[in-house]
Amino acid sequence: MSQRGPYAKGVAKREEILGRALEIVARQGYRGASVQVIADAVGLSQAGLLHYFGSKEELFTAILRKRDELDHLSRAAPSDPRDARDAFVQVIAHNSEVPGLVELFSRLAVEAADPEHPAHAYFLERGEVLRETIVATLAQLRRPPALPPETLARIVQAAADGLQLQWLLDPTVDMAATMEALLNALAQEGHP
Amino acid sequence: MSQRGPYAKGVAKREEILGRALEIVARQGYRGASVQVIADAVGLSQAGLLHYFGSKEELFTAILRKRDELDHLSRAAPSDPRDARDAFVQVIAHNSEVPGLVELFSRLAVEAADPEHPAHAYFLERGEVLRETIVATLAQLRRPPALPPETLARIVQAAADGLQLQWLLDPTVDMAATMEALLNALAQEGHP
DNA sequence: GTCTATAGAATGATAGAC
DNA sequence: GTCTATCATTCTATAGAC
Repeated sequence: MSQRGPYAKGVAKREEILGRALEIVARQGYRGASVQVIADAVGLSQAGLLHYFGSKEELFTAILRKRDELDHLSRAAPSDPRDARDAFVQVIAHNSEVPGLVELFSRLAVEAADPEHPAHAYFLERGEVLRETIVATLAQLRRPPALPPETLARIVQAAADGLQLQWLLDPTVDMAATMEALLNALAQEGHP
Repeated sequence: MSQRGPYAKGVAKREEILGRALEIVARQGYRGASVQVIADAVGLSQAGLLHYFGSKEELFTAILRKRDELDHLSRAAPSDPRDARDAFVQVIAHNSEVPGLVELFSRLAVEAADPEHPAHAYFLERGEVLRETIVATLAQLRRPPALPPETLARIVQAAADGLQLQWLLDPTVDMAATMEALLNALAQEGHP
């Protein structure tokens, strides 16, 4: 399980730090999440923490990548369309438990508009993978689509991101239920 | 046209400032839009500008309100559903011309999650009005809805906000065309 | 690898003169 | 109402010792 070669220990420690940082951000929120705060939480000095990540922006980008990994978002989606839908909805439902991560994600999504931002590539890649998964899932439904699959995928992604903004503003919004309703409607599309 | 009573001049000047600030933010972007930068652009000192708005957060909230006003978003939507749809799509199309405002909107949407933030009420109200308009428009279609109108309205709003994030990240994304496709699909819902 | 200390900068807000 | 000047924070990044 342990990695070989140079940096093996460094990599392991880095992962350990990320795991803890993830929990902190999830609970305490990104609000004013300075490098100092994260450093305290993981038991390092500010400089000690930056030693592993180089900059604040890279640190928070790494946190988002780690989150995707833990959410199994890097795995292939289930082959059955209903299972894929359920998995997607469950990830969204779980997001309700980690407001700080939703806030971090949404905030970086805006800041990463700058091509120079370390998270720029992350968001581009993540969006592409997500939409490809959605397109593949829709293809398995073999239903006459009212819209091009790529367009539908973009809309589903947009709905997921937009629901997060609504939920951050008003936590009574049920992101998962709303998304499930949308996906069910899409699956029945053209079959009233 | 001119207002009477106390503050009349102050209000007018405030509006004038907002109009210019709006143009600046629209073009130059919100990136690093400090109070100082806006102040320079409108021909005031930093302190002079804050005299009218009290704080940075209130200034930027006022800019968003002014934008809605200029976009006629405070007006009632056209009674014909197709006209309402077209008006909505046109606002979105226009947004492509003002990236800085889209960035400002998206950024404040996250920060306003905090109930103490001056823009919190703005986003709550704006969302409610928008969704009510969508619900009212959908009702005029008199079609059997696959989803509760409130849910659909939430999804349309979410899609609009989410598409902005995608577009900020990748300006080749066509927000207006995607939204139009969604709205057309909704209008045909249950009528393949 | 980790810490202490500090540089260095940016910015929002306020006091007070005019 | 507007400006100048200044305060007061906050935070990232780096240098250098251990």
